[in-house]
Amino acid sequence: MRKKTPVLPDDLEDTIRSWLDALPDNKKPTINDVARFAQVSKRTVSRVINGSTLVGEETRKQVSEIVTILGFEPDTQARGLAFRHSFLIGLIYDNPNPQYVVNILEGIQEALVDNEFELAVHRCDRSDPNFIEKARSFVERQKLYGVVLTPSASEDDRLAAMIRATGSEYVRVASVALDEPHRMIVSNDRLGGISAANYFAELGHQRIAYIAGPPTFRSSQERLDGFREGLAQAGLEIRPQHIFEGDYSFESGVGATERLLSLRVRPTAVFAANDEMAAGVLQAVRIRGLRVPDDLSVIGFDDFHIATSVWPRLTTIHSPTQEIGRLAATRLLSRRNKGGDASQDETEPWLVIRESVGPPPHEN
Amino acid sequence: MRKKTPVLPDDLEDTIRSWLDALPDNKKPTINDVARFAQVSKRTVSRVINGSTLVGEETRKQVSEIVTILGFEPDTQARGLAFRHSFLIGLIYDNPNPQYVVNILEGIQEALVDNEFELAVHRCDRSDPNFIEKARSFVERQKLYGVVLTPSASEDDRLAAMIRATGSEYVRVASVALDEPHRMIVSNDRLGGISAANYFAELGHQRIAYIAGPPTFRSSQERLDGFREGLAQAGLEIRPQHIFEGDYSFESGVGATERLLSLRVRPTAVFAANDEMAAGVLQAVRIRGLRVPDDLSVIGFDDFHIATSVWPRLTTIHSPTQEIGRLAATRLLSRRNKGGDASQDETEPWLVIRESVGPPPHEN
DNA sequence: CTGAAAGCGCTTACAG
DNA sequence: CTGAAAGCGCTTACAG
Repeated sequence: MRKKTPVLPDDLEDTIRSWLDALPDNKKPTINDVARFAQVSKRTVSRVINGSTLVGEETRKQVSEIVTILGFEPDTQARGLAFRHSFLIGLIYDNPNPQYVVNILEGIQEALVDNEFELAVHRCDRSDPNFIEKARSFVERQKLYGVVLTPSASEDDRLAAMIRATGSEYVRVASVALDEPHRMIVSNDRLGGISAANYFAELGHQRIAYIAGPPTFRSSQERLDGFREGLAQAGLEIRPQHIFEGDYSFESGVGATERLLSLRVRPTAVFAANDEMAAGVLQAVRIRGLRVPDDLSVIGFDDFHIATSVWPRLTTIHSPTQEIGRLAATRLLSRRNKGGDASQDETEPWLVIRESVGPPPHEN
Repeated sequence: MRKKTPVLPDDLEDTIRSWLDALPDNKKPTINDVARFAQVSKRTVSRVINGSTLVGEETRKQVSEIVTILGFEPDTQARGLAFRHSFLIGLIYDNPNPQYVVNILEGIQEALVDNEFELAVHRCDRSDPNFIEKARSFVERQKLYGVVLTPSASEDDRLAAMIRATGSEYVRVASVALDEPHRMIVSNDRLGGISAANYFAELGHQRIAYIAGPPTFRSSQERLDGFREGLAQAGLEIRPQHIFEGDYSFESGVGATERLLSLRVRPTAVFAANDEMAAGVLQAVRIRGLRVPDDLSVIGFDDFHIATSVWPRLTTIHSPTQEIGRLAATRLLSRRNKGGDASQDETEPWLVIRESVGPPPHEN
């Protein structure tokens, strides 16, 4: 057992503490104070702050102890100025679904715990002719270390190009690879479409409809493609007149379903590209005096809160949104240490069975 | 008509442009470049950037023109270092409702358009023993210019005290005044409770129930107090056994309603402290084989998206959440120019009549 | 109305 | 393994 030698003489600690007490409220200890008390140069203090390996073990201990006593926290602004970037991760979003946004927000914050980074947010509007300029101003003025882009903003190549030009890192969240692998978190929505198709097919459905999201969201197309692929595996296909246009809103789900129910030969099952629209399906069916799943089976996508607060509860495809946010931020930050590895993160959605799907009704 | 004298000689502009072209991609013009081309000191350039009045009209024009040609944008980090605060407004939140959070987010961003500020967010958890420390780290490391607090975090006096100690500005959003007037945006939820009571009373309801939110949210108490006050105006009162505990979640609305419906003498109307729980009421009533509003009338609170995506659509109290966010950020920023005026911003919720309320059923 | 100089609190080639 | 000095890009008492 080695004897632990006290790193600091007691009276030094006392000196520091009384110096601290005398410090005005609006002042905080700086790197210079640490250097002075530790009797090293600020260069060395900087080294231990930044975890440089080129510091003697004894020196590091000494400095660390002073840092602790002083409660020293390096000034983020000053570091940012010297490093030429801030300690901020940005989120640029335009998804109108609050739960999506909040899930992403929380996933990112999860990844930011215990490091010096914080999260700044910027909502953009792709229909605004100046949205790129506004986003650029967000990224550039705050000198963001990195930014995560979510759909549909993430699908805009000009946006991505603009960020690259600023020199900030970025990661795009999307349902398909749109960029270099290390810049992508892809949510394999196609797989979700396949699962939905398989489930309908297993139960014996033949006439099956799809309610699409807005064409500006790539996810809607991916979900449809997967759905078709799954149906094909069972020798089924979806007829053109059974594809309805929606825009991911509840109301558009209602509207599409009204058209669907007016068909002479009605589909027995419908896959809605998100839960909001699936909830709209439920409502439209009820208004028509019909029932889910007896008259029409429905599968949604997302598995957000709404899926369990409607009746019957939605069978749906669960997508791990918060996890996606966490992965995106983690990847951004990981580029600090290792140089960007080439792998691409991918998440897979899965089927959650609840009460909105049953076997097709008997033909009369 | 005065002849407009060109402020800059043509060849100067050419010189600047070719200098710009020669600038490496990772470099941007600084205040020094502006000063050099404008042939003034950087002190003067700083003055025009910050809108000081102590600058000659001609000088200002000259400098502004150079700024435009160069596309000069002052470095936020550097200004922050000199000003001792960043150009960031922080949001500290813990409200679990995504729509609430997103509405506040967007209200704040509305207020931040066309100024140099951006929004940073921090979710906190009051049940975490270190939540104050974590929030302090957020505020202090980023040297936030100001922070807005939303319920229930806003109701925590220790949190507010901590922020005051850091020297950052803050504004609290709450349903009642908890701090100096200039630090409050109060949403007068009590008024909403009164409106709900009046509406029930008008239609002739007598046995009326309340489903409360969590006791940690002051709003739940305010809504109940207002509700009681409104009932009293009509000579009515709410019986103790007709007050049900909820926690603002859909599930708790279901649970409370199950208890409510099991009563031998059932209330004919219920005021749920938010829309989520009101949607839960709807579901529980339906499961029981009863109907809204025929068997039970229900009023919610918030008027979030869910209010119109359930059936029947909810009669509810609309609270202008986004506006509240905008007011909070505007107030924070307004303290830059004028010294804090003493007034207190207050918003008033209002009744939105839809289909979930009817006259009480006839007694048998 | 305008400016030279110091300061905000860090990091970094370079030298040793 | 360690340091003196310059630099990041701004603002600000003070003087004139």
